[in-house]
Amino acid sequence: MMPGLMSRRQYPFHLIEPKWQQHWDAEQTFRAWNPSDAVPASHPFAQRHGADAMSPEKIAAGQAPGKFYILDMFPYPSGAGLHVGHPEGYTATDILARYRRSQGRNVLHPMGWDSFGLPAEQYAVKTGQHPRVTTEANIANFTRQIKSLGFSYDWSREVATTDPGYFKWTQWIFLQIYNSWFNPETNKAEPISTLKYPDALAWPEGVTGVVVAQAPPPVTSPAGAPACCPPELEAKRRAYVDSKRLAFVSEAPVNWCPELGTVLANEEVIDGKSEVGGFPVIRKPMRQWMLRITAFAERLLADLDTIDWSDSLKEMQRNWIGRSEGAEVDFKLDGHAAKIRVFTTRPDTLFGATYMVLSPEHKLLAQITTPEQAEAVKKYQEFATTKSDLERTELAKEKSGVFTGAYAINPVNGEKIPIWIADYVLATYGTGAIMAVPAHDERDFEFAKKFNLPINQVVIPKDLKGGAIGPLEAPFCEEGVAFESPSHGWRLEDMNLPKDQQRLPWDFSPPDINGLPTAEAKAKITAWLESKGLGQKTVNFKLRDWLFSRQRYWGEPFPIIWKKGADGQLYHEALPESALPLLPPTLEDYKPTADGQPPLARAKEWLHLLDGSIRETNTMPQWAGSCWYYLRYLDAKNAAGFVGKDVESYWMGTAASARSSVASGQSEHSTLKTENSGTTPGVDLYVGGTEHAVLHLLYARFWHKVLFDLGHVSTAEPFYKLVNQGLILGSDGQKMSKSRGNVVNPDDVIGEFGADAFRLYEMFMGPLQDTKPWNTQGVEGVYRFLGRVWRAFVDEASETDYEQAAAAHGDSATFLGQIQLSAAIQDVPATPAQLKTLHTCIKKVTEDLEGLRFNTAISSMMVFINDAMGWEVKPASVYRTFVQLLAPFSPHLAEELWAKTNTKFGIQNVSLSYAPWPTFDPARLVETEIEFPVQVNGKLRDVIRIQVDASKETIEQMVLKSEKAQQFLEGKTVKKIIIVPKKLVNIVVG
RNA sequence: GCCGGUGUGGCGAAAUGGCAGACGCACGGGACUUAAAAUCCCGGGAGCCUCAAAACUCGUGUGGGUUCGAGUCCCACCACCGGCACCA
Repeated sequence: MMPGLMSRRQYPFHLIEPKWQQHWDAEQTFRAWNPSDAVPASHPFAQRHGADAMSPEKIAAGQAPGKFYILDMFPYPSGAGLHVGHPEGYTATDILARYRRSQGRNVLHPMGWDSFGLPAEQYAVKTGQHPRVTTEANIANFTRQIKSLGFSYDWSREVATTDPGYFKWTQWIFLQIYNSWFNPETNKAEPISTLKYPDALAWPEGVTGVVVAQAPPPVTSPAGAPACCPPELEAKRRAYVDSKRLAFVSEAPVNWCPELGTVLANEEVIDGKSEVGGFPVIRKPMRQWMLRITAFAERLLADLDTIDWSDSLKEMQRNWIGRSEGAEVDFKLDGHAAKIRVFTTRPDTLFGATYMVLSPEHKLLAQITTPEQAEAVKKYQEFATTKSDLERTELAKEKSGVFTGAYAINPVNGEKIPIWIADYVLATYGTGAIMAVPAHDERDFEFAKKFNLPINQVVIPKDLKGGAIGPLEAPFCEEGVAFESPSHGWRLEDMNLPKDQQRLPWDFSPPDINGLPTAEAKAKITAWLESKGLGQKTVNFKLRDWLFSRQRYWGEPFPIIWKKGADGQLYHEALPESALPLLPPTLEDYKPTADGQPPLARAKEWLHLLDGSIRETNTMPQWAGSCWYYLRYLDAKNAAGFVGKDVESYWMGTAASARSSVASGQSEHSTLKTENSGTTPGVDLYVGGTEHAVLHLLYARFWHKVLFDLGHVSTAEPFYKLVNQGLILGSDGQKMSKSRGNVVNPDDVIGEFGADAFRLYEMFMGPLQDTKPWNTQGVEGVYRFLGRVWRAFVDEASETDYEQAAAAHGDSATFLGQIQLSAAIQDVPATPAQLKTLHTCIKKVTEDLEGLRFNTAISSMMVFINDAMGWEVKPASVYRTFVQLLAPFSPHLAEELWAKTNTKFGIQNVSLSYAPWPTFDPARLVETEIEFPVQVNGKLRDVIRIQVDASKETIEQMVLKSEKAQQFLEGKTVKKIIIVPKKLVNIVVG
């Protein structure tokens, strides 16, 4: 920006903003206070609430200020610096934080850094510079930028996920998860010590073992297990425990991204490509750490009903969790003892199952495939498993598959149906096998058409009277009425076969579901299957366990070591808590090793422990640190625990908080707001982008539930209310990107218009949740508004003096004091009209803040100033109240004007940030006479002035006399007159 | 394909079922100024008719419906945005 072209400043924001930022820093204005904190008497919080406000007595008596926890999604400190999307959410939360503070709440509004991440590591691979150096430089830049916006963060609680003092506790929480199992009977996570061994793994009678002290101690083994012989049994017991842990090792096909050199969670793969960078992802079997999030699927789903999130976000999580109810059904095989179990959501269509499909990975394939088909099946399996997810998606247009040569018996009608394999059946969902009902399933229909398999219709639409059924053009997948169900293929000839050759017993009687609506048919056939021992009702989820390890350097190392058991097999063991934090080793080279090991494997000394055990070389994914950072803010410096108990229960807990699907057994459609305190359990408001819908927000809820079950936190859910800010697009309506050249740098905007204008513009653009394009001229608009506010307050002549001084001696904050308040601002009573203008504004701003409607709050302040700037005499009380309304939005300017009025009128130095929020007085809005629209048949014809309290009769008379209305009444009869008090009147004529 | 959301001036938008377009941008006109910038004031939905104004007609994606009255509620459809996508 060339200075010569820069227009004159609307007001000296370049001096005002740093001045107040320094003041807030020095005063620690925005410190949030924990229980038992002694508040310094000089602090404005103490001046408002008393120095003993947070004493245990006051908290116990419910006399401490209510908490308000308002949280931003902490940023990854990238090298590119802040973009305009960050301050959108941050400004919204800051406005609300300042508003609640002025309402008397103890506001917790923290900021920190999600600082583990790939870019710093990639830079390290290229340059050899330690990621910590890059990360710290980026954090410093982000801090500078964020501070320049004047947010009311409590910086004393700043956290960075890369700090050893932080990730010590990330590792500690991992160990809590590792040392837990999910008890299906209580539907809760429990310490692994409560796990009971099956009888087969019980210690033989009389065996007593000496517990051998090990380094590290066996924190993981269930109580009572002697740590000695017999070794085979010990290994089996260990394997059993390890198979139940919430953190477990699994060897399975995973998402491998060669470009990134790491595996990825399902949530991080989009359309077969990595969410970061968009690189291809392939399936590859690998040994990886998993977290058993699937055990919590039901609760993660049900508890969505207890929190205040947007419908679309809840729906995204619901879809991702993907609950579906159905039945598992066993099919006998023709000529084999084995059975194949399938999962179906439509057991009512069992009569229409004309073939079966197994996933190419199905375990029984080797056993059942006939010799003639073996070659083809093998080829198909190879074809299917080597395809990447991306190729799979692309090939999805055309169905493919191979016949195994084997047959299954349909349990309801004895029909022999062919068994195929096809990649449209997934190994990882349900049982990895389906019964195909081509008449009533899109995919089965397509497959049947392609391979010429029979299609039997067994459901008809409700409104269709039976009979008129021809060959199906398309599958009928909706609910309907069961039809001709028992008749298809019912093999009467079976009754004539010798008993051992019968596919079904001769007295076998399938249920008659004909004519039943789908729901009833499902229930009846499922009950029948259960009674015959052929199947049962089942619930399936799409959610998969969380793949938790990454082949990276710049992440939390696992506090896990590997040892060799007596049987020669490796097994894992947790490090003791005293070994935390486990730091990553120092490396020269951050690349993976030549043989494909993670970079940590390069550090030979770090890797091998003295006792011969080896460290885990994988690291945790970036999501680990963000799973609990909102808890660390509560007690950021606590060295003895991840968070103090009292502190946690003050900020997160309330009486209503323990409610969850576990306690109640079912979801509750209730807002959790507690009656007396007005506070909510968990984080009161969480604002961030929608990109974390099924990543961070799902993972954090999962960890929180584990911590809740183990008694470490007081609420079942971490985030009570969540709002997604909308995307800010470039001025061309496209997403901002370097390649488009439409990126707006916040530093430039602040330099030209100031932080207050920047904040105000981001809020004025439109509703917080909406996507909206950036418009620089729009910034100028709100900047002009702030200029008008300034000029409404200050004396023009003194400002000219200031400018001359600044021009002569250089710009300096010391000259700011030369600017005087306008002489029009006087300590006089306000007129009713002025009070009406003010209270209209108070009402609107207050209501809009409650509803997070910042754009309309701002427009009401514009309306106020457009009126108030023209007043010849400006009552100081009215002007000061307006400053309070403006303060949450544009705090620097508000502080400056507040201070100037303090000085002029000798008002004791009341901190603006803690001054009580203005109350709206309805009496100030009462009018005696109002404009009253007159409609004829719903069309506006006239506006008359009437007394507010005019009777209906008076109004009727006045309205009928209205000249303009008269024209439309001529020659017609008035049928009725509808009078809506204080709104309008409508004359209905015929 | 499925799920969710959104459709209002040239643009961002506003309207508990009650005067559509508040507020802002852009644009046009005026005041101030030697001039410009800045500032202040005024005007802008479309059509029709006018020298001009008044008046009138139409108007919130499309088509129906409910209502004295619909941007708002109901039904059907269209378009766009976001998410999921062979999950049986």
